[in-house]
Amino acid sequence: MDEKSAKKRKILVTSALPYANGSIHIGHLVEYIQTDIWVRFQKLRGNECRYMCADDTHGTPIMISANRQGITPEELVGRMHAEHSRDFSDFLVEFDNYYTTNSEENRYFAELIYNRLKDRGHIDVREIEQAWCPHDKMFLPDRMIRGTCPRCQAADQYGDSCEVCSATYNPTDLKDARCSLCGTAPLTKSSQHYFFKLGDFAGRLQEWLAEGPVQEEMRNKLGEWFASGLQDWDISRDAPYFGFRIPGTEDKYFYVWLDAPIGYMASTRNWCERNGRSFDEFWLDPGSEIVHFIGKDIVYFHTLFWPAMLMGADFRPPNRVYVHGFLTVNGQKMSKSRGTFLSARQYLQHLDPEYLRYYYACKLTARVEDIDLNLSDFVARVNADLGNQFANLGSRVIAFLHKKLDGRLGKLTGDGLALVESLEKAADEIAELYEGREYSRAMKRITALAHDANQYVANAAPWSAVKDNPEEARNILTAAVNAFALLNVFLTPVMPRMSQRVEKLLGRTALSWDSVHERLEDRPILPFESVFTKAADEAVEALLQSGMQTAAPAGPAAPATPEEPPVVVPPQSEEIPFDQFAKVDLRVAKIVEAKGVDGADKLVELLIDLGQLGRRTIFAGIKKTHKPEDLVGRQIIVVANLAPRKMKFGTSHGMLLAASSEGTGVYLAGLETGARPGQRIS
RNA sequence: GGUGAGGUGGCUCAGUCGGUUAGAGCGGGGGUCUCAUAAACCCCAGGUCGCGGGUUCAAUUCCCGCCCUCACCA
Repeated sequence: MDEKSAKKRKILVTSALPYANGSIHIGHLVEYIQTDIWVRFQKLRGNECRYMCADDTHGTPIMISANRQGITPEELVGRMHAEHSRDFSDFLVEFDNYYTTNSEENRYFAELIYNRLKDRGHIDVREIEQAWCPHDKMFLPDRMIRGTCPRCQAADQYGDSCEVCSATYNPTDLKDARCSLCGTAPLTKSSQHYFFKLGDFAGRLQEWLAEGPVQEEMRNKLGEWFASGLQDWDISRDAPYFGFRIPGTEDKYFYVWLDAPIGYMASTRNWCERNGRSFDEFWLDPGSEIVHFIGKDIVYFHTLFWPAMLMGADFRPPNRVYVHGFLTVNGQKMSKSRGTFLSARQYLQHLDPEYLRYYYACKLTARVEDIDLNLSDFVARVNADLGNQFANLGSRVIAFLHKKLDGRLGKLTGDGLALVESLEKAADEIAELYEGREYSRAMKRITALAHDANQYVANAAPWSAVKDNPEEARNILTAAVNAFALLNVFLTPVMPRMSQRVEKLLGRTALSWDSVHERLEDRPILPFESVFTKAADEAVEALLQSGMQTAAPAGPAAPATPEEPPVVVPPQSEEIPFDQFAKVDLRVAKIVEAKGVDGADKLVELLIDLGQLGRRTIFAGIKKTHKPEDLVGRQIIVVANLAPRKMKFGTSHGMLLAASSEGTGVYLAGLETGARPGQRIS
């Protein structure tokens, strides 16, 4: 029946290597779950598919983070490796190998590739000037320099771009730049750097891209880059640096992004050695496929640098680079203050990993689109589809079969046979959807089929038939059980654990996609046991609560979170006598009305109640962080005796108190409950 | 700022290569049934398809402008 699929494909699959400086969070999981589903699907189909990944372990942030914790970088990456491995495995992400870039295999390939590129003249050496911190005795990456934006004068911006006006510039352009570690003003120092001449590969890259390794949407993006010309890539960093020393140098190291993707090869090599397999059959043999799954933030590296490096070093470029979007939670970027910046571990403490696998599957398409995790939709969707439609189908028919008909299946006939045939027929279509990463459509199709099965049971009404024709009832239930079994095969890549439970009930073990051709007739099946427990709203609530707690200042031992650079705060202001402070009349106020000011990005107009002082209007620059409707009813602290200030949109009679600094949110100052509007604060 | 993607009923999303009453799931309302994880099945709910122009016999679907959201800018 499936002549053409008789030939097994050999596929090497990777997900991007997570950086060993932070925990896996639910945003990361989009990629690993997307990839894992695809890999499981390929394996189910009988293809040889190997899923390789590793921790990305090098670079300045790792070095600094280890320093701060008083341990060596090796210790740090060792710990993270253990943590990441556990997180992935608990989410049922099943790598064939989860390795590390801080390995001899990786050093070997990094040097091999570099040497080949160098021998062929693709490496250039030039002097460049860079910021250097005399206190920390090191060159500072752009992100570790802060200062005033040369374009808009915003204070405390990164060395490469301004978050206020989005200008991009060189760190040397920053005004009053300083080291974000120690605050010292950096010097400019020159140093030799090694460059990969990406432009040498422009032609070959274009040819490669013409073969269609990336999604349609990425085409324009790449076209843009080609149009503006491919620039040399700085692949070296000066000591001190945690990474691999560049062969032939004393104090130059490979930039972390050079050896990170090489980690795909290192992981493969390590796996091959442990399993008696040949590395070349995956990385050289044109009969095999190399497929990378990545996020849209690292497209440049994977569609230009990486294939060019491979081409230049006699390896073949990847066959496919599948790009996905980012995760939002409740429609917004994950946020610590909203409690939606959730780690994999936090999630696992409250909810089943398969819920998230299913929900992501419901949202994922082949396109480069952000997907939204809407927590209330999440519970509804998971419970309705998996619990009410699928698991309950098994429960109702198998329980019935045991209660009235000795748990024995009969034959497929009539409408029941037609139902089963329609599911069998859908198998190819669903397989294509998985293959094409259209999981969302696949899930929709599967749910529709589950509905068909339930509808069939309702119409056939075995509970009526059983009264005067038990064999007819048995046949009806047989069709329903077969439908249940088929649906279970379809769901296996997404729900591997649940799927196993179902297979056990059905008395099957070695599941494959071809199981869709197995019909279950004239045989006993085991009594029903629950295969799926519904998600509880309370668990989601508790998860969000735990997210909120993470947002609050953690204990003293907590290391700074890597994604969030330390907040830079201004130094303490000059001392003032008490009477000067006493002049500031701080009051409790209650927000009565709040509306965004049209025409202003940041302003919200507030009508506040100051008790006996009456009501007045103030403007506050908090629109970006606070929805007006969420503000109404809140108690805030305002400076009541501030001179009124005329603004374009009206006059502000006071000012509210809030904490903020560049790059963070805005946090309104509040009071313990019980305070009354108008009360003075001193 | 540049580029790209998106803005469809309460929520999450389909869809329209321009054309009779714009769809699904969840939620909501009503009904049926009783095998089942208070499940299932049936029916209903009427959303200016972001805003303003334009092209056209006809636009939510094409073009232009604007607004908003998100991402990327090595």
